Amino acid sequence: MASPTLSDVAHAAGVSYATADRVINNRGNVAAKSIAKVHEAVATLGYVRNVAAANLSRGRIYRLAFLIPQGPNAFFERIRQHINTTAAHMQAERVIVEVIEIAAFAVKELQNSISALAEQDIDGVAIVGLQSSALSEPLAQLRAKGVAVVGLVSDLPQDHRAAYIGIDNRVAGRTAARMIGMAHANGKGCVRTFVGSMEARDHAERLTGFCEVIAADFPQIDVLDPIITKDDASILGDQAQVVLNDLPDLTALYNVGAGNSGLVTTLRDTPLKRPFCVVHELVKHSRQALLDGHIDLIIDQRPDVEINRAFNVLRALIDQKDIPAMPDLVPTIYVRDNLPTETLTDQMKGQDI
Amino acid sequence: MASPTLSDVAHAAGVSYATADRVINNRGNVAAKSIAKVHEAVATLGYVRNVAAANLSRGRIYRLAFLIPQGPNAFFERIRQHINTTAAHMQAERVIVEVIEIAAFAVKELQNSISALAEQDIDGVAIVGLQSSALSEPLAQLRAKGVAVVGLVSDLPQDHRAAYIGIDNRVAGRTAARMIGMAHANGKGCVRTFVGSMEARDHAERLTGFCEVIAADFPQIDVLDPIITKDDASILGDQAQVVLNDLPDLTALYNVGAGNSGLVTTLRDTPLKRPFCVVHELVKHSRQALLDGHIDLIIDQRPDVEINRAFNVLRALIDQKDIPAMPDLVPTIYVRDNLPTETLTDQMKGQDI
DNA sequence: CAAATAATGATTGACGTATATCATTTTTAT
DNA sequence: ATAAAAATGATATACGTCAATCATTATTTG
Repeated sequence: MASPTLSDVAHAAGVSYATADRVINNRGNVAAKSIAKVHEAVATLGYVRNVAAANLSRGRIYRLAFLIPQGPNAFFERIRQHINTTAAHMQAERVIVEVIEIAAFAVKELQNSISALAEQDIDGVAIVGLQSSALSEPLAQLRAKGVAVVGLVSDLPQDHRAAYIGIDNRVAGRTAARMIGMAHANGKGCVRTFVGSMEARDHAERLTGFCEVIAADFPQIDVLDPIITKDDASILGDQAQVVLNDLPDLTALYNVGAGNSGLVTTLRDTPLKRPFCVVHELVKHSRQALLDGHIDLIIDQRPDVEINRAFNVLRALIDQKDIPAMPDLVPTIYVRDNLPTETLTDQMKGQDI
Repeated sequence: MASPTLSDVAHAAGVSYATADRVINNRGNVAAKSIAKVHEAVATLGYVRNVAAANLSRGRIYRLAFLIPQGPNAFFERIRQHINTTAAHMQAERVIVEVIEIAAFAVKELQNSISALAEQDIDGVAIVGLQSSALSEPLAQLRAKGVAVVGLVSDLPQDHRAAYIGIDNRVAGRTAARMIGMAHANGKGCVRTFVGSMEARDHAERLTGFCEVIAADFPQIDVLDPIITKDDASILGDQAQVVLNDLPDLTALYNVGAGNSGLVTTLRDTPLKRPFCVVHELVKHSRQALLDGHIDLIIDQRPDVEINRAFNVLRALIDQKDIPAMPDLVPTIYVRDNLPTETLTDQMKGQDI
């Protein structure tokens, strides 16, 4: 009934514990037929390494770091909060987390932070990345030291990270287009889009996906050229005001980037019938705007799922084992009816420690 | 640098290891001031119990069971698959899973299975439940033996389970209504709904939510009385055929229950313009229908997320500790653009064992 | 065949906690 | 003050793996 131990395996294979151990942990210096015997015993007994014992024995500590843009961005605030909540629960499993904040979009600083990490004793890093080749060298250094590196939310140069954890932004844009198209019910339409910057890869990708779907499946809808907002709420608010005044035929509005609070302010003060509005990322004010009926849809990347996944992937990479089954990462559509509860999952407490 | 051990705590508190242990594990027979001293030391040192060592020491095995309806239901097929995948990865953490299949909606059999579980040595059970009070007694017995019980997908009598893991079906229905409403773009409309059975609580709740939102926010849309399908694909297919023939003004169609394959077959053979179609649960044929453009939306309850959550909650209940942060459970809207990949998350393999 | 090399066996001490036993000290009640 | 009860200390073993050491046996090489 009880799970077989490595001693059981050794015994069943007719070898010593030491040899079984050499096989299981790839220590080398084992004859091929011994390896075969041990593997066979593993298979027949259904041996699975007891990770509790293994972790205890090797005194494993997972030292993780997250490199996140700093500043008052509500979305990264949410990310940070999820990291901290998860980290608190992971402490019992010897996971130590450090959150390092970086000036947003600052290649140079990101580069320095990555280099600095290489000096520290770190096992894994999740980085909200940039596509700059200037990052290649520090990343290569880091990985040379055996550090697991993953891109988070925004990808790193592909050769220099083990995985990307984030949504496919082209898919996100396509999804937005599909919803806006549906909301037109085959009627004519005209959409204004706003982007933070065309240099930001995620924004560009969303816009690409958006235009693809509109062009292919909703040709009766015009897509106007995007307005650049630098993700600045006040710029967005002002521009939205201009758009609402100047374009009476406007039927939809899609903000590809951030700065939604400005948009919402403008929409709230718009007495006349407003266009169909889609924005990204569920945060406090976008949530409220949805509930108040100032916008119609939020496309969210589920940072909670992403963080969850980041932890799991980093641990799997560090342990060099399979990545466990996890929820897929897909742009999620929120309407006012299917919003998650505002508070985190903290019902039902037991005793601590 | 290294995490403090219980010995460290004892030392810092000025008590023996034995006393610190008595405090930490609530063994009683400890003076109040000793308790205080230990707690203080725990706080100042930041002591966190090493779960690897603890689990190893007590030889903990988590024996879990899942009670799932049997039969060729594609949705539960998916659930079963997720359970097995997750179970495989949990083996290393001494989690043993048994999946028990029950005739669908058979109260008597479910009752017997629950009673049978009480005889086995089981630590936790997730049950796809029914609202029958006939289950109360066997469930009470089970819980009296210290077994953690949660409802999965469909809830159990509320007093007899520690948690419910599944979506709020009223929310799901409201979401469907919101989407259908949007797709009408303020135009008039007429919706036909199909339900498996009005006795099935999840179906009834979805319908309730659906009607609420249509009545409140889309009064220009008529909701026709639901057609009962018994979740039977052929009945659904036939009824859909009748509806499409007889109701030329039909603008939308919402299947609250299962049996979508029949619906899709009918829709596929419908040459004329079809109504806007919303169904539940992402499975192989609903996915294909969405891609082929026979339906417009799928509302999914993310069984992968649910199973994930079920495992975590059961373990937390068994260990009597806090429930870790987990993605929220919310009805997810799929259009053809934001579908997850068909295969499970099994990229990037490392070495096993 | 001897010498060098490779493979194996036997054994041991961590790792941190759970749990138990037994002796000793402190507190409370009479 | 003494007995009884409560609290504490000291200590030991087990859990399964990792990692290391040292001795011994097989196999290969010249």
